[in-house]
Amino acid sequence: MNKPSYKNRRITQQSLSIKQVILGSLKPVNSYEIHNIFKDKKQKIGIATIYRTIQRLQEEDIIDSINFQGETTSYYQNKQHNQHNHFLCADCKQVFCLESKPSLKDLVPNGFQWKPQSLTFNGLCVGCATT
Amino acid sequence: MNKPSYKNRRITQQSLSIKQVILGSLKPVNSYEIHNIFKDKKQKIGIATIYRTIQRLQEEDIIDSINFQGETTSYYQNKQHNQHNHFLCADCKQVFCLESKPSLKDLVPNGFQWKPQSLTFNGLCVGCATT
DNA sequence: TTCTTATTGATAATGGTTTATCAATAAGAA
DNA sequence: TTCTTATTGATAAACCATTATCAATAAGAA
Repeated sequence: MNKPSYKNRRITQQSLSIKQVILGSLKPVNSYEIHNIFKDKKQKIGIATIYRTIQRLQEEDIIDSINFQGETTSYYQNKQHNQHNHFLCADCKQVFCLESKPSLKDLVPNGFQWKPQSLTFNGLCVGCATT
Repeated sequence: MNKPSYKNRRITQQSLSIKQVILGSLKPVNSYEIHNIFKDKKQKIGIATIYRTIQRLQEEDIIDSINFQGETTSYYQNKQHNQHNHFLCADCKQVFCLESKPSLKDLVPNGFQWKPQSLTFNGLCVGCATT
């Protein structure tokens, strides 16, 4: 992939929109979902541009990626000083970013070294649990 | 994929060996790893047979699958009444099956319904943490 | 406003996992 | 032991996410 120097980077409507979508999403989104969001908005952004922008945002540590069971790679805002966990609903498959920061450190067995990182819970979300 | 009736299923050396490998493994294994294990044993089993057997074992609820970050699908024994968590080493990428069953139920936010299932911790395993 | 060149979009190509095909083999019932 | 047919192995093909290509476009410096 051709990669121009960081200095001469240009801010475009497309890359701005893609960045907004990822940072504004309540849950991690994958390339396919991002692509569809713009289709719905009748705003045409090529899939290649989405991948290029994702790569940029990752290089700049603005977004991070995560893989959920059976799903393709999703992207979300990299809040370095705001580590958070996820909740994957087994029903609607939605992923929620959790605000609480439970201390899971003590749950790791002796000898294993805990490394703070995101964690995925599985279950039913509020919407699905009450219906 | 051609699927003969369940009744007339035949037990073969290959499917038996593959089943043993998955059930006997300390960690979830993927198709590539299973294939390599037989290569090392100088026992030739085609990759297609491995996929066919995996599908069978899944249909029979003998094994379950899991996806780890950036890795391809892995398979492990489905111990329905012996739920356990996993520990993914950030260094050697090995996955360990944890024996302890910490009560994570209370860590799930209000409104969300906890559904006991496997959980993946991230960090450094015993081997990597001490070197 | 002009002009250089980074970025875009369409799409072909790539790469890796999984599945289909089919002749040869072998499980296991009779 | 014979015989039907499920299973195998080799490999071609399908599939799908991601990347490369390249002419056209547009950001933004001068």
